[in-house]
Amino acid sequence: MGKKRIDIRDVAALAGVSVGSASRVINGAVNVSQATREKVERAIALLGYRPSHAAQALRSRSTKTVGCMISDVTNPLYARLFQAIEARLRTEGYVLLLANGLNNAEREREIMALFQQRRMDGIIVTPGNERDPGILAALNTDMPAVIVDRDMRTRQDAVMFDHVPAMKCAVTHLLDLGHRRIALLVSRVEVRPNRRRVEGFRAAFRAYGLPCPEELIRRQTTSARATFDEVLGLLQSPDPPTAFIVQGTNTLAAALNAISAAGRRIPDDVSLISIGDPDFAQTHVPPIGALRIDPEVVADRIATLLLDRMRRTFADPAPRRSVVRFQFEPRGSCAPPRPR
Amino acid sequence: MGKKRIDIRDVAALAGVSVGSASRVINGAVNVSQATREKVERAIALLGYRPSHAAQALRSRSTKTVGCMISDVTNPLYARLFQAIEARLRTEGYVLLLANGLNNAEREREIMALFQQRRMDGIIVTPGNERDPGILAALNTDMPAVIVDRDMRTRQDAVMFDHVPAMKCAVTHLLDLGHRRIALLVSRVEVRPNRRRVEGFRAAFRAYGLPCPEELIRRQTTSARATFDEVLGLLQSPDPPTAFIVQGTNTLAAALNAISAAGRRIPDDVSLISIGDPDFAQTHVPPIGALRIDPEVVADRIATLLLDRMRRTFADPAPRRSVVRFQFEPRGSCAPPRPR
DNA sequence: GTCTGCGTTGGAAACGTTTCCATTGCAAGC
DNA sequence: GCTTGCAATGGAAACGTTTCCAACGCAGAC
Repeated sequence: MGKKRIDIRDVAALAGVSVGSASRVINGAVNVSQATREKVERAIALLGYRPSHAAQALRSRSTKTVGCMISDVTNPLYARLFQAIEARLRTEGYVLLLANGLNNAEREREIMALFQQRRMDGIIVTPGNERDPGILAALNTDMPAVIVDRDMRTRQDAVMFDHVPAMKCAVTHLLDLGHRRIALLVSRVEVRPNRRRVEGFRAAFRAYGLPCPEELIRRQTTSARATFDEVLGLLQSPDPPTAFIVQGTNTLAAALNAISAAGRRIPDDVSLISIGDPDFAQTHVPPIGALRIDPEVVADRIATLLLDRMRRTFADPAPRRSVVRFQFEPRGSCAPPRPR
Repeated sequence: MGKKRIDIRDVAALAGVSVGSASRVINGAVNVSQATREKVERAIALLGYRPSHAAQALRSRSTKTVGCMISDVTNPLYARLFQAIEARLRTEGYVLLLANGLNNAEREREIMALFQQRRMDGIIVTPGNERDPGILAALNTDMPAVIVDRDMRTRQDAVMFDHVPAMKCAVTHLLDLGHRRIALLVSRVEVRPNRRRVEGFRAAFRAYGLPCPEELIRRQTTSARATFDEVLGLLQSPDPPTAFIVQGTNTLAAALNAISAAGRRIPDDVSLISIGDPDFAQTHVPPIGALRIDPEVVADRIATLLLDRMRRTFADPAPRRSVVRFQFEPRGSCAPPRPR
């Protein structure tokens, strides 16, 4: 069994240099002569040598790995975000470890412990609970980190979405058209995006000098079934909403199903705005108005903040905050309400 | 700066035992007395000690990490599959490294190299190109691996989906109802699932003694826009299909949009079957018939095969093959074609 | 010709574990 | 009372790198 792993000593021996020099070539250090560099590179190619990541990580105290804790990759927004972050950090030599927190505090604590044990160079986190003591304790580290769209008074940098003005804009658009009974469907989870959306919703009514229809703010699960039932129920109620604002891909599809099942048409009978902009929103007839946010932009902000910290490029320890804007595209799914 | 990392020596010292004994406790070895175990555990808790993963991996030659290369997490099927695999392997102490191959051969080769350099304990791969020499070469390793739904004559275990009988079943259902002009929309990528679906489609016609309408087998991109245009175009053609079989979440939503834009109704004017079963398919009125496959089951098969190999539980080096069945749920989206 | 300084190199320590091997203590067998 | 065997333990080597430090060679200055 000559099946010995090839290590840096083999490379150094074949190249006729010391192990130290071989290492310097591998890491692109400056103080190395052209001749040595070439000899080592030739040896590496010849042997098909690949450095052991574990040994590198152990010695250099850098894993070149970033932990990413989101609630659920099954959520298309997160999936796209993850993909964009992965692409961006890969070009910088980092690899992503993805973990689904599933809005389960215990699980999230486990994940944080895992990230610490594996000595991630940095982490990107979106906890499902902003006050869980375990999570807060775990964040009390000097590990570079970026928090995504959560209100937590911790020392980490954060990237936030500007839900309030975005929502205000969408609601105002509907108010301008004459809608008064506007329903808002948000997820039940008590986290920043939901809070802020509701806040923006109310703010729009307030700015208009109108009372906010609190009973039309519906917090429910994001399952297709729950959404379908909710929308259908509202439409069949005595004083139905004339417009809906719904959140998310699955939710949007289910809302469309419910509206059509109730025999209503968009935009004549019901106006509709989506938070998030899945592809099929644009092919719908009429195209569904949406609050969209570009995952590439978000990924870029996250990566920039994190890279600064990981490379110690940015010395100021004060937490930074980067806000990404939603864009409102009205499209054809909104029209004045039908006179009763 | 007393900010020294806590290591196993600190634990051993505090517990009053040797480093070796501390290690044995940590790894749950058998030959360790109850007294020692307790002392060490107390010390660990007191110090908040967490073993260095890098050192463990270096010494024990096991990273407890599984690489997972899929084409694209943005695809809901893969997202759900990943999530299920992650949950399953986590209970066994493994962590998943997710990488998007994006059907890009060069990128996939990079990912394979990464997996090798980082010494994954095992890998799960779904290459976008089944014949790329780089990928094939990278798979010529003794690293435990599972290939998911790809036809590759390599030495790895594989989990396959039974597209042919599933598709045959769906098409036969339509043929039984009297449909003859059935359109099949599949992705353009040349990989097993697409090949097999087409195969099953043709087989169903053949078994029926009918010629297969080759011109209705449409290979296109899975973008919502392309699908919408394709379906609308077909519906407005002189001899339009009376039934559609479409693949995937986005595609299904776009097809629904196109059918409705063309002023047709399901199932009276057009019958529709979905490959894959997104939540909103069930809330649609009528509910959309679907070929469904349970991600949990697939994840379980993959995990079982892989764990066998990683633990060397299963000695036979011959590649194993596990086939997962689709289930056809006709639901209400299919009806006899309207007489012309 | 000697000295200084710089760029390059070799050698060895260190990173934090696991695992092997030898040793110890103790009970059982004779 | 002496040997044998086994469970538990301590100590040290090993895993494969990076990085520190000392040494070296050589060019230029004096």
